[in-house]
Amino acid sequence: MSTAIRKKPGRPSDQVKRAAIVEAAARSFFDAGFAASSIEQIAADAGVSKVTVYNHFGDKRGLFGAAVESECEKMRGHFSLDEMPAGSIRERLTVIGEAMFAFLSRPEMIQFERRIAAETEDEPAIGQAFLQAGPWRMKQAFSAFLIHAEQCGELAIPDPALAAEQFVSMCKGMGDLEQRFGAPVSQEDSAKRIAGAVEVFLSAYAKGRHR
Amino acid sequence: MSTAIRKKPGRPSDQVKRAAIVEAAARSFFDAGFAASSIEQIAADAGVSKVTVYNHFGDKRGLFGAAVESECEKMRGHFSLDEMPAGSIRERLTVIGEAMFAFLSRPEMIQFERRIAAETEDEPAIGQAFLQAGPWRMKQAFSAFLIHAEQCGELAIPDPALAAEQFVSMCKGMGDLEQRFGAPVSQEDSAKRIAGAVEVFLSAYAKGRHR
DNA sequence: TCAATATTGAACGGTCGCGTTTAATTGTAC
DNA sequence: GTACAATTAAACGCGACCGTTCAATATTGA
Repeated sequence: MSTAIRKKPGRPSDQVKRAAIVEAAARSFFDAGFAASSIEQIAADAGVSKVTVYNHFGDKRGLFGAAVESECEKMRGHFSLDEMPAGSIRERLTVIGEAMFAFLSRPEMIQFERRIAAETEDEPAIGQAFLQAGPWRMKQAFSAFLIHAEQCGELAIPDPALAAEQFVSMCKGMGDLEQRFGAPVSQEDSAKRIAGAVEVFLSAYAKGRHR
Repeated sequence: MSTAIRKKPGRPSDQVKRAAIVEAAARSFFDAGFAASSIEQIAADAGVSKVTVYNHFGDKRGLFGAAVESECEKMRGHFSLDEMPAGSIRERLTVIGEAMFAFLSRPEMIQFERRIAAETEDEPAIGQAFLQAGPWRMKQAFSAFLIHAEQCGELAIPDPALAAEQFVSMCKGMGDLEQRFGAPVSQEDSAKRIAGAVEVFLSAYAKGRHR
């Protein structure tokens, strides 16, 4: 195959325009929904002809898929638990809980989840892609943190994956649900949930002196 | 006002047909989504003329609202923690956790939640109605159970509302999320989550001998 | 029987938006 | 310059479907 280096003749497709289309599509799809978005409006927002959109993505669903893929790609950058804060295990858990909650309760994230969930019935692959790019990746990273803490003798955790789920779930509590259904969630409630999650988690998993 | 008993003259509206319309609408809306549902199809499914639909509900959104209302009404019947199972507090929590999880993870419920969440942006009142009919009602009932258990000396719970959220959240874990995004959830995982939730909950809140 | 309302079937106007076609233009490689 | 492909603007066919109107029929209370 000599096609690897060989360039195609003729005018190359404009990747800048392509990116602009994807971005405009993501905004429209995740703000207004799939059915309520029109390709013509997306093309206009991207400063591009409608035909160009069809040349690049072929279809409305194809464009939607590209927008989801792009958004998932952005998400993957946000799970670097590299800068581990120092401090007691209680303090570290609190910081992590706050960071996760802040990340997950951004309005854009709420809307994005709503849309992905709604479209998952028609296209199960979309839901899978989201789970892998977001929640499952997050769970794995946090599980690794817990295992490390256990090796340091701070925690005693029989099932780190389960414990990770428990902590994250408690931090979210019903705040997650309430936001998804449009109810306001106060800062106090969120703080209380995170503090409560840390307490319960430690009373179940902390080793001796760290309790 | 003498209008209370006074019947309107002329042919009365057919409440049987009205119910049939609402049921057909609910099926279509929660299966296919709001935008993808057509009033003509709903009318045909209900064995009714399109004009009748407009006479009863005026609008497509009006019909959607009626369908949501009806579905919420059905939901309210499902929260009777009356038949409290006997047994240790550990056994009772397990039974409750299993019942809640079974109720919440029914495919119809998953789809219903997806649709309501998607339509909540346009009509926040819809999300509020759902929260009040479902999650908040459930939380209140379970909080009452916890308070009762505390009065019986089985638990020591400083904040019953928070504890209720924590238990339910742990039972759901990520299974909730995974189902919403189309991933299969095994029976083993669910059982493990519930058992784990009971253990963690009791290690945090159980009094002396019940631990 | 009469008056008032509900229901039906059909048809219509209008809007919206997808996906396609065409002809002309612009950009890149050779 | 020439060949080739991407981009554009405009227009079109087409289907779906909302909401309305109208005439005819059915059902109730007085």
